[in-house]
Amino acid sequence: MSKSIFTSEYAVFRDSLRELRTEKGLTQSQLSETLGMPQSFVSKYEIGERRLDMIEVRAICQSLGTPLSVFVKKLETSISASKKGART
Amino acid sequence: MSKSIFTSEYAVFRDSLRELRTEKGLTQSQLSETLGMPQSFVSKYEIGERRLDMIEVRAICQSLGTPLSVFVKKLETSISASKKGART
DNA sequence: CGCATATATCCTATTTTGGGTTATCCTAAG
DNA sequence: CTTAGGATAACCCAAAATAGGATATATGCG
Repeated sequence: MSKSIFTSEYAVFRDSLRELRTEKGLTQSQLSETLGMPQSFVSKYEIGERRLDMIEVRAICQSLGTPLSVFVKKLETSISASKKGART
Repeated sequence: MSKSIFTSEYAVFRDSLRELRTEKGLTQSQLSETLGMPQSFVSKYEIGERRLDMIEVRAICQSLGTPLSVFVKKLETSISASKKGART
């Protein structure tokens, strides 16, 4: 188990979260408000400066109108795709 | 978004992870070894003394032979169930 | 009881986080 | 080009969380 947050998995994860937000047409500030957190919080986790646990991701997904299970499924697909693309 | 890890969601999450391990008949030490982490790591996250991010949970699920998406789906079901049961 | 196995707890140096504030970066308008 | 406004990133640092080896506790067995 990697201890670094600079692996492709983490990169894909962050991109997925940001994509979900922008798809909904929300700014970091707008999302942060529905979450009851400061804008810097959203910025930090999208950049990878702050880790999110499963329950937090679930809350974010809910704020963005997507069930956690749906998000995770897409995430798995994206991670697989990113691995396929990687040269060995 | 709650900042506490002492909500029913977190409790259900922890129980689910422990259940997944015991179902596979593994001890904390055995799992920790496949993860390349100390036994105290497994103990801590099962107790809630240590948070796990999505990618870490994914690695644990893989070590336990269960896709993350499957785990998450069960988790959602369990959380819903725990909410249904809660008195208002 | 004595030993073995599983899990929890200790300890503290190191790492991460919180969040208001400020800086940077775009984009569009004048 | 200059100014304005909005979105996002970076600052700062006290406070909180983590790492992991060592140790304690708990449980089961002969």
